[in-house]
Amino acid sequence: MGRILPRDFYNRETEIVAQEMLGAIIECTTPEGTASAMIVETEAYVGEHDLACHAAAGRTKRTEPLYGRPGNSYVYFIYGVHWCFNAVTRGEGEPSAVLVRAAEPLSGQSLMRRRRGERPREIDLTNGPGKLCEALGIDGALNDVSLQRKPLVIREGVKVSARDIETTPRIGISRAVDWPLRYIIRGNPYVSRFPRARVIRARG
DNA sequence: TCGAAGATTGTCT
DNA sequence: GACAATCTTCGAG
Repeated sequence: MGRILPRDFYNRETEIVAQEMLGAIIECTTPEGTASAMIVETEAYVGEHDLACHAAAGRTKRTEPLYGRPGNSYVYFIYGVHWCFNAVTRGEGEPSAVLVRAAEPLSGQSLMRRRRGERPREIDLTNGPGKLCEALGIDGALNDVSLQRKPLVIREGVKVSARDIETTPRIGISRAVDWPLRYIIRGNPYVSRFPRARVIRARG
């Protein structure tokens, strides 16, 4: 088991944290059991000047965790349907976070599959922010909690070298769409969408 | 295989 | 009252 990433890890530039979170292991424990997955896709949201960041709306009840301690969670509800999980980075006047968009299941796959409704193949369990939260059992109860202790921790995992990190524009937003703040592990099949909207053709 | 649209609720104007 | 850092289903080609 890798060591739990300390608060200092998160108290740095958000872009750096987002890249170094690739290969790390997110692990969530509930009464049903524990599920874990390796992070393969992240996005950086970098403060009030980033119009796609929730903090662009200013400090409100909802965005309060972004202004809090680096190394805490920020979990929000979207489209009346889904939860999305973020790790807060350098708070204190620079309300920023890293959105975890996709991961590769490592343990607890049967639990994930049960939560996701039996339907999905393994690759569809966690390849999107909403799916990831549903599979791991993350919801609003885990908003603004420490990522240094159970039930929700992020551990050191695989080291990903810089040339294996691909950078692309962020996804699913309508403002600051061109900012290259999305990071994925090159070639990993568990990412949510492939770069430049180019989808791998099945027939070859 | 791909594009379009609906679901559904918390939050802010 | 509008809209959102998404996912799934449906229908056309």
